[in-house]
Amino acid sequence: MNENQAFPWDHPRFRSWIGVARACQLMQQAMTRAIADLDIKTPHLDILINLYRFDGISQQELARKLLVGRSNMSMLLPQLEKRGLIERRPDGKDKRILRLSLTKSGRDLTMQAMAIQTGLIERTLSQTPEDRCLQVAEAMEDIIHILQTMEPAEEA
Amino acid sequence: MNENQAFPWDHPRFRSWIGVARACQLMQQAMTRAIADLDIKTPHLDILINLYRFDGISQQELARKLLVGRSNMSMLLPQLEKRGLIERRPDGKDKRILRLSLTKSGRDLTMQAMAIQTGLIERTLSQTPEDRCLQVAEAMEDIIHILQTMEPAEEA
DNA sequence: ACTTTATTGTTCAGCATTGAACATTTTTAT
DNA sequence: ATAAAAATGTTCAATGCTGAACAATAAAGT
Repeated sequence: MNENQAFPWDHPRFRSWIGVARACQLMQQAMTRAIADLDIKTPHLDILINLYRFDGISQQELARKLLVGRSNMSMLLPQLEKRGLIERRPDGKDKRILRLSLTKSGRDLTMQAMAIQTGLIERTLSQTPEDRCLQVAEAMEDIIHILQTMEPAEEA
Repeated sequence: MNENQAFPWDHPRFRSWIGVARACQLMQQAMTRAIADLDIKTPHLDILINLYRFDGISQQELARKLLVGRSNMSMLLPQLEKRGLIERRPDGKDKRILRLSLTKSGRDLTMQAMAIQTGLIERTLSQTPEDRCLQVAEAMEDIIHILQTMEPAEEA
């Protein structure tokens, strides 16, 4: 509190980050509504898109990409499997690993969902010129890098 | 899919937004670890900060600021009240409303938490120059505005 | 005045997420 | 070869968040 700013919200970086967090929260809520017709929520969408992109990925790798715990995948994937959207097949060499892939209907659903998702992002960022988007992306890259390297130790 | 890009992840705005979402997720996790010593989590922190800033706010107003449902506040606030961090007093004129305020120990805890939070944000955004932060903030303002005006109707 | 509508907060069932403990299998150390 | 350590997926209790239904109060319409 003996910083150059009296309160956090007077701090420029703090204010910037609050904006990022709010935008994320609102986007997530809008996305949830946008894909509700397909009877999936954003966690499922994230899974489906990553399976679309990385066919044969393991649950562990998927969890890492999504920045969630393994147990989360153990809860969600069986649901998608029961709905016939994905398949889980044991790896040939390593008997611990389950390899994931989309079924035909899973791929179909994923493409519909991606179209909706892309459309929403497109509409939402339409006011933001492409070079500004690129600047934002660069800033986020830096932030992501710092956060990932500081993960285990949180204090100086 | 008959857009200019074949896949969403080849789309510049899409990629930008993925970066924003990842950064947010990582920041939230880092923040959760950073304030774990104070025995609160990010939802509590958000509440405390808003009570610090807007003393006497109602539960409804608080929920609106945090972009969450009223029921969420009805679950979390009694916890903080039991811990002696906040007080809920009925409004004098409108008997429906509960007005919220921090107790002394609530204010103390909030100041500690804010110091940690500001420090983490400071460290994380240290690589990002202030003018770049400002550009990000502007972009987020636009995005927030669009998302808030599109809230009720999600389709064209 | 009286009825209808809206607002505020609560409760509840449902689901996502986590972290810890566990079993199985693989890898590494000795 | 054998033991120790690590990796993968599962289960479970705890918690956050939501939306719907509800009670109490206030505001608006008649």
